[in-house]
Amino acid sequence: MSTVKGARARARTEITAAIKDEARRQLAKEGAAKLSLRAVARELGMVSSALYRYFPSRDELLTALITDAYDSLGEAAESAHEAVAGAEPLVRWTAVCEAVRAWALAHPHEYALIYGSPVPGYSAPRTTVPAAARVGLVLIGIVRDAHERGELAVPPLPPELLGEAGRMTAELAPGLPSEAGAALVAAWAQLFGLVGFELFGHFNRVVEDREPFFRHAVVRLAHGVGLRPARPEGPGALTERT
Amino acid sequence: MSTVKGARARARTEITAAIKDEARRQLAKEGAAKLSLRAVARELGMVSSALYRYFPSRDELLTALITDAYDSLGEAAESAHEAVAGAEPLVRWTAVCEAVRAWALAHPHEYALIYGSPVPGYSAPRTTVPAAARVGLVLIGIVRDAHERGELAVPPLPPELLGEAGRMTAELAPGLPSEAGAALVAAWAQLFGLVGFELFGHFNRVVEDREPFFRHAVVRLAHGVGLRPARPEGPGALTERT
DNA sequence: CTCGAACGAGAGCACTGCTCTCTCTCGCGC
DNA sequence: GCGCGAGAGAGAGCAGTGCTCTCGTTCGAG
Repeated sequence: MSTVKGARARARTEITAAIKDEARRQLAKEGAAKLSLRAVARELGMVSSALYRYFPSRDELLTALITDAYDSLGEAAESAHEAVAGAEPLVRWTAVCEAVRAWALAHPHEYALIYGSPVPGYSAPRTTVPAAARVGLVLIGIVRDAHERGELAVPPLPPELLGEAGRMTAELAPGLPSEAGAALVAAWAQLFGLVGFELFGHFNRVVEDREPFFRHAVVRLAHGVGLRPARPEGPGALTERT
Repeated sequence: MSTVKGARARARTEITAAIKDEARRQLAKEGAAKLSLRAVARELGMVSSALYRYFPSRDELLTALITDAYDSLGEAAESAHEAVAGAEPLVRWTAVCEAVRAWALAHPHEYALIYGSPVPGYSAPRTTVPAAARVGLVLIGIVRDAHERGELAVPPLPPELLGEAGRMTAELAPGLPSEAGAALVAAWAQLFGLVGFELFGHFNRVVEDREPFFRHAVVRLAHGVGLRPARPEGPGALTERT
């Protein structure tokens, strides 16, 4: 139903897309702080006021870019996951995590937009939620699959966390052992801590050889949510007991 | 030598401090994006150009605030550590981590300034390094102490990470087992991942009861660097085998 | 005591987001 | 087939920004 529409509506969506494209280009080049509506309009050969027919404010444009960025990252994670669909859970977990890192390194300013400091007044609107959830859903899917194979061994939780963990699991990952929700959310936040620290320069002069460092950290995160290698594959590589 | 100085120099440092104070006030109220040199000057009863006698640019002012924020956070961590100086390493570890979280929740915009997206062109100047290192040094100290007590059990590393881990340990925490450096850096990044996610709203509608969640996650981080409870103190609270 | 350095004021430049008004044109409903 | 209104773009303008430059004044080190 959205394919057939008047020429006017078609032009509108086309121009909207062109504006977002140019904005994304500026975002990638200079960062969110220097994204200027006037510059976008200038580049598109229109006057700045005309742009307000498409986006009611600069923040609104940024919000659109945020949603797109979440989707782009989510898609990267999902396709990385599909590329190793047959492998054991631990391998898929690291593949997805490395896809997240790779996307972040390739799109630093977009990553900063979604996982850095919140730009506008506060907290992005509800529309971004589904896009933002995609990476998390992939990780949950991996853990669920491991659970169904009977390979999941989630570490125990202290008693004061059991209630909250059960609630989180019921809401995010129903069917999994009740400790899994809390473990997953923690791993999720820690994953982005690792990526963010590398991207924002906190690893400068600290971590040099980042690829193996990240890879190992991510395996440890997997252990934290209960994923274990089905059988050791490398001599010692994935066999730490913790 | 810095105590006795001319009235002019005294006035200069006083005014510099007043500018930073007012800037910090605006930063806390509106965030870094809306920090305006003109508004600071206005509030101080001076004209904007006069402010350039003290800070050559807005970015320079922000850099000063960044250093101060690192110092403030570092001091919070250090004094939290001193407050539990006698306790066993695991307790001290969680105390410091919780101090970091508390500071972040109390100073969200300053936290965003130092651990959110880098604001200016890129990567803060060298002057911020010592201030930025303070939290890390406290954590390293705790681990070192555990090591000297013979209570440290750092999990093994995959072979391809041994070289880099040794280098990191030698540079950051000489004397510790060579795996410790990598484990510490990973825990450090993950700690700030947890704090940042909570602060930037990624836990909204996901984690409700955040205090015990954070506490447990931080205990897990401690396990990751090799800290174990000397003897179980609560019934099961800190006794997960990981 | 003097002269230069430090200081503050003010005007001004180029830029920003955003609003308002004006005109024109396109295409939908009749 | 046509008229008219909604949608689109242009332009001027407002309030604000960072930053520069010039110009008196004033303070204090030599």
